[in-house]
Amino acid sequence: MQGEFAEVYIIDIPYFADKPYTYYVPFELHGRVCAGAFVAVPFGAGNRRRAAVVVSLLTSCDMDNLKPVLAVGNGRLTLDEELLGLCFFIKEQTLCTFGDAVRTVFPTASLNKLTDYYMPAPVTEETEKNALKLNAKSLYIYNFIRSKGKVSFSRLKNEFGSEVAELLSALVKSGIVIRETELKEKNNDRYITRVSLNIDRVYAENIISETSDVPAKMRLKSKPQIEIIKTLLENGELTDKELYEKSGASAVQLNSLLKREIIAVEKIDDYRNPYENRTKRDDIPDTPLSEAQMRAYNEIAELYNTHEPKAALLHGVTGSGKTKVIKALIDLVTSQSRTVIVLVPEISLTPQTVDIFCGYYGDRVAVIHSNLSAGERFDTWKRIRDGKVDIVIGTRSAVFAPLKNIGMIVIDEEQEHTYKSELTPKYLTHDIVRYRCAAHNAVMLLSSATPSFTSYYKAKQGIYHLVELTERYGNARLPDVIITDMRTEAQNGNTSPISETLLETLTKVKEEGHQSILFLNRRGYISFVSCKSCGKVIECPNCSVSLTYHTHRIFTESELAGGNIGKLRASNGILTCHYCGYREKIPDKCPECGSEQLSYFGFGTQRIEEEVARLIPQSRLLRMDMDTTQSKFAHENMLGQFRAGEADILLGTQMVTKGHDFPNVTAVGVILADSSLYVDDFRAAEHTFSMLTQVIGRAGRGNDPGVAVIQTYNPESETITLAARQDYAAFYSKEIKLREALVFPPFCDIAVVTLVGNDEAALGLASSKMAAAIKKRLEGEYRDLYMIVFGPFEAPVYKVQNQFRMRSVIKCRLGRRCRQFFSEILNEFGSGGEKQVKMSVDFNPSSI
DNA sequence: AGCACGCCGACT
DNA sequence: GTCGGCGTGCTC
Repeated sequence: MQGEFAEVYIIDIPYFADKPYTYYVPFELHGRVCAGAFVAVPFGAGNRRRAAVVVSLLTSCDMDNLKPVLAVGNGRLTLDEELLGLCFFIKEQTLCTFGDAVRTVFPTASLNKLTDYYMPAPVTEETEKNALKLNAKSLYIYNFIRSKGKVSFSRLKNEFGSEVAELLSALVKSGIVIRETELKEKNNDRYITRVSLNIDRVYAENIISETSDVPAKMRLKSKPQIEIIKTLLENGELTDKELYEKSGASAVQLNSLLKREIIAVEKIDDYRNPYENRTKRDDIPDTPLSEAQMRAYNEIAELYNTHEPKAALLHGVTGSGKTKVIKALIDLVTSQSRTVIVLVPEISLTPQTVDIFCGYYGDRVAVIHSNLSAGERFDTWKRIRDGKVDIVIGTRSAVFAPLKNIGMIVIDEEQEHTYKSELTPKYLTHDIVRYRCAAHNAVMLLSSATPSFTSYYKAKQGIYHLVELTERYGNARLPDVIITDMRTEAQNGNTSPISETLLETLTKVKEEGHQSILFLNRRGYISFVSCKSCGKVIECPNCSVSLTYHTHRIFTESELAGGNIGKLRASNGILTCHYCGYREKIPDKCPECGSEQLSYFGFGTQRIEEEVARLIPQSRLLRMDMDTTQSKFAHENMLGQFRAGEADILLGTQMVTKGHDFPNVTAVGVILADSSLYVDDFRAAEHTFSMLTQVIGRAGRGNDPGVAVIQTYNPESETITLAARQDYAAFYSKEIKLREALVFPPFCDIAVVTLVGNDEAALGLASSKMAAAIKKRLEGEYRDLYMIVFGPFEAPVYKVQNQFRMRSVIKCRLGRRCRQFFSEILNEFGSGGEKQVKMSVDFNPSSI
């Protein structure tokens, strides 16, 4: 067949049906349907309208009886060739549907929406007969639709609940209700209307003056209109709102002048920009690069100047001034009219980085992160697409910024787990960066004090150019590190989670007028509550984890001394689940054996807050964890308070360890270094090393020397002693040998296949089927693939929110064929009718 | 995912 | 006899 045909991928389709479908393009849509366009097509036996993306156009097709493309989006929102290619890449890389990839690359607010509407069918004998047969509920719905004439699905859902969908389908089937689907263009566009005079000044003055020689009919009689012109003469250009306010006129008068072409209006896209208050500042010192920084800069600039795809790893100790090198590179790239993306692990944790770049470059920067509202996100996206900025800074989703002519993409703190998406598609940002740099002939720059082993290994192999910055910049030098043995502490009768050494340090720092940071991995007050007589740990009823005790307030010393601490705690706190948020009161007795003796174990940030208040009552403490930072700018506000010296001690979880630069901080304390060392993950040591290195790096960034106190039950652990010396090279060479011997990444890839379901029996059945499917292929068609399959076993946290989880961990070498293997397993499962059980695959998950 | 086709039990 | 249960299979 000849003509115009479109290959499309349907959005919102299960994985196994996610393939290109061909439609013919009706004549009236020729020229408007192009690759990357959003279209509506009839799909399936019921010919329901579905949203789809065109991936290519064909001029001939050997299939007949094709269905037509029904409608096409407005063309302002299409995927360009690069992003279209990127969607295919993401699908192949993460085994998601094409639609999932499109949603990730595109801000969802801009996606065209299909809305179902329901209306009564014309009344005939047939429909009347069918209407008589309706049950009460259906009749009620039918009458509701008749009374409204046309009702959207969401309206009906609000009115009757989600089970309305089934009833509606039945109504449509019997022919008494008609369903219509409309392709809605989301129009979140906001405009600023700028008004200016369309005639010269002299003429305008003549019009409004009563004594001029302008012919009477040209003279204005309307007072408000005269006011408009006067106001414009005084102010030049104004927005419509300003004009209304200053002149007292209204839209009618403005339109009247517009019709007579006395004034002109111009509509400009208005971009909501939550960072607009951070305009360019001149007070940021722009000191020249040090010699070492200059060397690093030159090495990377040389790569950039090849104008070929390149990758570099900038490995610099904490405080070596990596940001300055990056800034200089941004200047280089943007001076050649090319653009830059800077990725950071989490915006709220790195307000300083954002501040620095916004300060230097002002409105040339767009900031993207997950806290933006859909509207803000879309506006920022449009600002970028329209070429209003040449620098984008943001969290991992910013990697999809629709910039043209990208010259460099930076991944700051590249080892952070936030660069691996936990949601579908489960991509690793590095892979996306690699793809985009290849498409743009750009440089991929990874930056870290403690690179991930995967990246450092690649650098050592020569796949990435390794650039090292080995000295701290300026006056900053590494703090003295004291490792405290908590075992001897306990032997000496100190049962407090704060050692003598740490206490002395905190007290001394406070006396000197400096500040401290305390780091602890666990929020809450107490890790778990258990029964003294039967040992039962109180667990979440929905998840297989223990509940954490959170207190509503910190207890005073006299209260604690006053006897029944258990009662005090029970009446002032609550048990919560860190997985699903479940909350319950502390039971008076053990739910298992009825004993009234309950013990409290472990400690969290709240408990430390109480301890500090007891031990150093005169110090002001700021606790920063998930519980105290839920509001939008809470992080920034707390960090600002601390910087302003409104507190002596900043206590918190992960979030206090990130790249903040507090010149007045001279001491840091790690409450328990072991807590992340013995978790069930092959990267436990790597993460602990990285975390300790970062925390230690927080101290002594100003002119005063710093000290770091690390509390541990394993003072001889090499991970801890090497982190204390900030000796990444030694740690890497020790640990990489272990990885090689045990075959762990970077010497293999890890795929985790997870099955989730709420019916335990069905889940068990499904997992043995999965095991069989894997085995069958590895012994047959995929004999050439070398894999080591573990499981399926129950997941470490078997139950989350009443859903059970089984999984298989598979060591493999990811390549095209290996991905094909997993794709087939996924297909077989999706189509195999295991109703209750869902399967997903995650390649190299951030934690296992 | 939806939707149709198709093959078995409990009703007029 | 037929209405309707949901198992199986396809969607350009």
